[in-house]
Amino acid sequence: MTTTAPDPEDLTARARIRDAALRHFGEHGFERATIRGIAETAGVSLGLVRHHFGSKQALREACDEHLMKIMHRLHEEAASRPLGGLNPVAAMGPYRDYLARALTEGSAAPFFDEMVRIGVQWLEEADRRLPDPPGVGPRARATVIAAMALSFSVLTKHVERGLGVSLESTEGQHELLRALLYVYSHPLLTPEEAAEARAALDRRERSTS
Amino acid sequence: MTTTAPDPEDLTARARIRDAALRHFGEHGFERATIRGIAETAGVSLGLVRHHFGSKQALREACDEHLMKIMHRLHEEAASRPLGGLNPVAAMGPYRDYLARALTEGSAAPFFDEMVRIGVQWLEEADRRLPDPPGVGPRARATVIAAMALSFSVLTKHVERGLGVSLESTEGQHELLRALLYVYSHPLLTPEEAAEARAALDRRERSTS
DNA sequence: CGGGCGACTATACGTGGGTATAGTTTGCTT
DNA sequence: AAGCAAACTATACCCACGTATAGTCGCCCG
Repeated sequence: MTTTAPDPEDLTARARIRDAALRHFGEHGFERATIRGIAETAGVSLGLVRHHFGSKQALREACDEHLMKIMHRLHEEAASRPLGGLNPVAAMGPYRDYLARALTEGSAAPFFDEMVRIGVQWLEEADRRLPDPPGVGPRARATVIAAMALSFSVLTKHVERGLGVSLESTEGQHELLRALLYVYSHPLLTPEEAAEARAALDRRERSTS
Repeated sequence: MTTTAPDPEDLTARARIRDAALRHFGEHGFERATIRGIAETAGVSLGLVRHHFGSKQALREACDEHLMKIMHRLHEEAASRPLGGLNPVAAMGPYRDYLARALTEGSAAPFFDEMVRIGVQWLEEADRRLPDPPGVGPRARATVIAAMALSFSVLTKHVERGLGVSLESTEGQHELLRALLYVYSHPLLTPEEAAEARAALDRRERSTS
């Protein structure tokens, strides 16, 4: 994990503040989190937060930026390992809550777009090995898949309730992975159902055009 | 109050306040939304909101309750129509934003659980027609599927950016449905990939037990 | 008529919390 | 050593917003 020092700044007060902000924003959301609380967690004064980041909004942006850096590192690591690409929820441990917040209330758009970009590459490669063209563009599919993959981070609480396990535990992670693996390898719709639905969609499209 | 009639209250100030709250909470989130703003949208005074609902928290709970009522109605309608079960994002139109907020910051747990319940029924029925048992319980699968289905409501903004269309428009809806239909009817993982991943998972599980 | 009650408004109160400023310590350069 | 900039603290400001109170209007019941 700490094979290579990630950032020499990681012991500075600035880094501590940023990490505390990550946690507070993740736990309570951007609005409910207070600069005072963040300062206390980081063990610094209120003013120092402002000195380093200027405003709450700027602090949030710094967190977003840092999240992106983390993500790139995790992605490179995960690419080598097996199962890496499957479980974004596991991959990012303590940053999961912040990511979830950033996706819904904040500005994790670059992160999402990056996932789509990677997915597109992945799909284009896979499509090339296919006999018949897919009929739906890789970008649309990658978008849908990215959203689905992130749902487990965003809806963690509900997924945990549904599965009856905590997703912090490795046991919970495995439980989720097993279910994911099943769903990802078994189509939800039979060919007949899909054909029927597609027909219904075509009908509806022609009628409203 | 607590009228028993279906919707004769829908023109009363109380209903207007509730609807305005739904919109404000959905657009800005619970914290950022202000009672004053809600009152203004509803065309009433600040005090009347308090008179009818008592507190901001209670107002939110009234919204949650109303959302559940709406959902039940929409679900019954959707069950009959074709394509109904597929696109929860389309189904709930103006309530989508509020639902997304409630799922992440609020208390839409009953709603999620209801979706899981319905999914379990659906899957148990489908499993009965299967030759071999699925290996992953219906509840786990239903949970995963529910989360995935809701991701398009929660991550609407990002999905719209990815697809390049607005999900308000019927055109955007169709675009999404087409992509969904493809993904739902084509497994993401080939049998070999799935087997490999499952093997890796088993290995990992045995090593940590 | 009158009086009581629910719908509704106007105004005030208190405070949490983001922002701003002034002051103190630390450390580095010449 | 001097001095200056960055790191850091203490304190004050101020206003948005949830909450609370007092009061007005209109309707129904006896």
